[in-house]
Amino acid sequence: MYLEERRQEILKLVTTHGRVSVADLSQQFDVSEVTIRADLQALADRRLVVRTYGGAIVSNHRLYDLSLIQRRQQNIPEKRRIGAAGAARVADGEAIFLDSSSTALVVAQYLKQHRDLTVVTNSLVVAQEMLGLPNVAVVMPGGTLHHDTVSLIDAGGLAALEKYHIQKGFFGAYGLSLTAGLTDVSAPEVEVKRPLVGMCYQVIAVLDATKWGRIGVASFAALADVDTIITDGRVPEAIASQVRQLGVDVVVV
Amino acid sequence: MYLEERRQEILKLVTTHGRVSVADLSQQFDVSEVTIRADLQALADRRLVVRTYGGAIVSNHRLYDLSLIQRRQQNIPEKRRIGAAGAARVADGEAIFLDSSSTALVVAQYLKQHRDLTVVTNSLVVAQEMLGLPNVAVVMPGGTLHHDTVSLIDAGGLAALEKYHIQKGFFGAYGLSLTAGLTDVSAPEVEVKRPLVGMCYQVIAVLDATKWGRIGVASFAALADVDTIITDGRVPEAIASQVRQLGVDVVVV
DNA sequence: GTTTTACAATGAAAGAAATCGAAAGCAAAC
DNA sequence: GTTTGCTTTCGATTTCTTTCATTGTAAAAC
Repeated sequence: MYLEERRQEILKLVTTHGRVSVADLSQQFDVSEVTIRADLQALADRRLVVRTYGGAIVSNHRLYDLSLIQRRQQNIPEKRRIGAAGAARVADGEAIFLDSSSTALVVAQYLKQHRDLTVVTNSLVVAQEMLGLPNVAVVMPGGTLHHDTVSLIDAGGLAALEKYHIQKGFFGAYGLSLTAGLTDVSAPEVEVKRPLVGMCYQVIAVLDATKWGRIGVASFAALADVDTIITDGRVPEAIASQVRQLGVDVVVV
Repeated sequence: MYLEERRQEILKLVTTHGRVSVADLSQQFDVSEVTIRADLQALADRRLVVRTYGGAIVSNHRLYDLSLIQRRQQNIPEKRRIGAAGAARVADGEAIFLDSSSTALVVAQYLKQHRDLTVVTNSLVVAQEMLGLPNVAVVMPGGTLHHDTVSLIDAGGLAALEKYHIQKGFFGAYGLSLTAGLTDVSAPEVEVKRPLVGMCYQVIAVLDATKWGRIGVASFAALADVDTIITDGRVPEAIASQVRQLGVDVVVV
């Protein structure tokens, strides 16, 4: 019996039986426990099973993934202040856009008190965050799921959003610079953001101070397109005033 | 029982029962209270429960996907068999559609070993389930988020799916009857499913035996449109053969 | 409002089982 | 004959769990 065959068999046992033990498998396949452990490790690396101490169980559980996605965005205090300030600028009844950045997600988390909102987003995490709220309509463009950002890209469906009057759009970014404007590291993500910048009456960039001066791989908005930048106090006043001279409202929280 | 299993069980108890006590859990799982405290601490660290003096209560953080998790637990053995049988009919490289039913979600869970799939779905839960899999492309139509089913409806974005050749579509339903065909209880959900039935080369209905003979508020497919029905053994043979005479392949697992 | 009192939580230590790392064995392929 | 990939052996280490003594806590009794 070849290694791959054995691993397929083990996988089948785990999914049918729900759980397996290293000792049992070792006996059953007549190999050492060390070998079984390597097999389970390999299967666990591919997320096909969940390794436990002494065996493995089926990897049905979304609990881990879910908490991971949310934990990925460390709610550092700066981000929370930026998010709160962003949400404070949203009025009841408005339609807004939130992108798939972690900062926009924080804005979403501060929208719980609002009423009759329409939230346009390409982020599955934002959409899920709005799930509990009864008076919030969530609109998503169609597209292909981008695994890294858990968002829809490549969207032919953007045209369907034309009918909405989106008052404010909240955009995170990888970097902000005088010459390149707002930039991101994911090219397809930019393809979604760029047209949306044009569709929002007000473009609000939400980014912490570490993003200033950085340039990503592709631009999705020039600073002239940006109405407001919400950022935290660690941004150098010199650069901030330069940006202000371009007509951008720089809000420091 | 492994540590991870015990913690998953505890989490399930907390979410279903609302509250748990260290003493009860200690008895129930036959481990010391110190161990239970460590479990609750671990779950609380992940924000999955809220620790209290003497026990733990549900975390409102996770309230929204509770309904889904619970719906998924019903009919588990039957649904698992149906899901496995459905997934077995999918070949590597195919494009398939999965709707927002809990049975289609089970199909999704059994697709982990497939390669190079394209999964079209309007269900956020299905999309999220496919997140970990590197060689699966997930395509979603645009639309408005329906809170009950956690899916996108009202989709003007369906036209964008025309370019895909969807080999097989897996549809759950509220009911199946000779006269009304496949029916659902949510009218807007039906608006999405009906055109998709036309877009799939093969229509596969996945429903457990309790659905037979029931009629929902709106039809999305006549039995003539259905190629295959995967169901479980509790369906009366008399009705099954009637359906078979309409040219539908009724698979009992 | 203070004091009991019963229970809960914590820390340290210890034992059993499982895991890991490194070196070595063993077979098939070149 | 050497290389390559898989497997095993064998200490050393880690993980999980329990026990027990100590500290902390909530609420009833005064």
